[in-house]
Amino acid sequence: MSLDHALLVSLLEKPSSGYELARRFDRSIGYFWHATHQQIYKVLARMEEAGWISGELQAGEAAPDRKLYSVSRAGRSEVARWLAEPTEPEGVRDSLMVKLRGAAFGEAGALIPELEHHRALHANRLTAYRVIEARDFSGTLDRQRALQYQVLKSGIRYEQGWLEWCEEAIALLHGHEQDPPRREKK
Amino acid sequence: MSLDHALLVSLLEKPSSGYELARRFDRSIGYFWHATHQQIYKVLARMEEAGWISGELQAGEAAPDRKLYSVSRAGRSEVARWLAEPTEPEGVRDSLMVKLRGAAFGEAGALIPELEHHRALHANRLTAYRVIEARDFSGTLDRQRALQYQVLKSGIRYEQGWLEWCEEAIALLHGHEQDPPRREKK
DNA sequence: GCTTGCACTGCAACTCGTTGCATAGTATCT
DNA sequence: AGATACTATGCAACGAGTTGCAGTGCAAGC
Repeated sequence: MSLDHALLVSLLEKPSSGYELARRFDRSIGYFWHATHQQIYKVLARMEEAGWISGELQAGEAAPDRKLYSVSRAGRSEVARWLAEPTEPEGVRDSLMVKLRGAAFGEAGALIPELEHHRALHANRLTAYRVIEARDFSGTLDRQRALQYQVLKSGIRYEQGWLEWCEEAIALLHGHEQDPPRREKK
Repeated sequence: MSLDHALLVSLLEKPSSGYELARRFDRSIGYFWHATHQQIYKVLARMEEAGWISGELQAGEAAPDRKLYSVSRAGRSEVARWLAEPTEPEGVRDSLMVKLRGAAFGEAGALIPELEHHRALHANRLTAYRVIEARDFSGTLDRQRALQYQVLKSGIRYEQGWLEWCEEAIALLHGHEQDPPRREKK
């Protein structure tokens, strides 16, 4: 498991409260590792217990109290350990693909709106990434920025691939739209 | 959740035992929706309970007994229902990306073997897909085959993207190999 | 003064998924 | 005869992740 490590890296980049992390996981890091706030609070509590991070309570004047976490020495060495340890690629799980195979046994045309929805979402993400790219990663980059940019580039490639694939799939289904659904028995 | 539906679609394509499904999930469908055999047996039991599939025990002569499942009428309509229902894209979770961001706080060069490992894996997958493509999807395709091919194409695109990205990332890290790790304090 | 909304944290219950183990028969090699 | 490996199914325990709810406190609008 690795939400732990995603949070540690996030906290190395910037000490934060659970809430801040949760919002960061709706953008930025969250594009490559999503998590809900409940999950985040749970893992933060566990990591504080384990001594990887320490939380400092800050009484807010004009804002609610918040607990600012930062990575301890033990947490840093845990990150180093984890970096050195090999990881296998995550298994893919994509329900659209399953649906497309399932479409052979139903109304394939019914999937077109779904595909168009996905195309729109991926197009939006791609645009968002392009904006970030232009804003944060033009000109010369220091080491940290260069690495972050490389991560962003994988996102760009990914969304672009999806976009093209969606177009193809939509065209395919349009071609088959009039065909009767395949039936195996009566 | 959707292992249920992945199994239903798999069973529509071919009635099978749990064991067969488990092996199928190591190839084919499994490239787009992975699952272990325990998980599969559990879900099969639940779906039989729910009446979506029915299992017929087959006494093997030269082989162990097996339970052959096939999709019932109720299961078929569940698939149809699910196909019509919109699904959001799955959230990405990629530990390599997190590691790359984490590398800014450690020995970035240490990630090179890891990246090379991933590159090799993605290259293997790509080759495997190309073999399947040449073997099963050349010439004219019926509706079902065309849809399966479209699914395979997403896999090809995906692995190819990864491959290119890995090359880029390795080149980047080689460039930074001599740099000292970035430190925030002390 | 009351509602709505946002910043902020968390518990409880549940489902999903993984890991490890158990069992049992058949086939093959040595 | 014994070791190894494959087909085949499953339980039990645990950890990861989701969903729903609950609470505080501040600020803004009506």
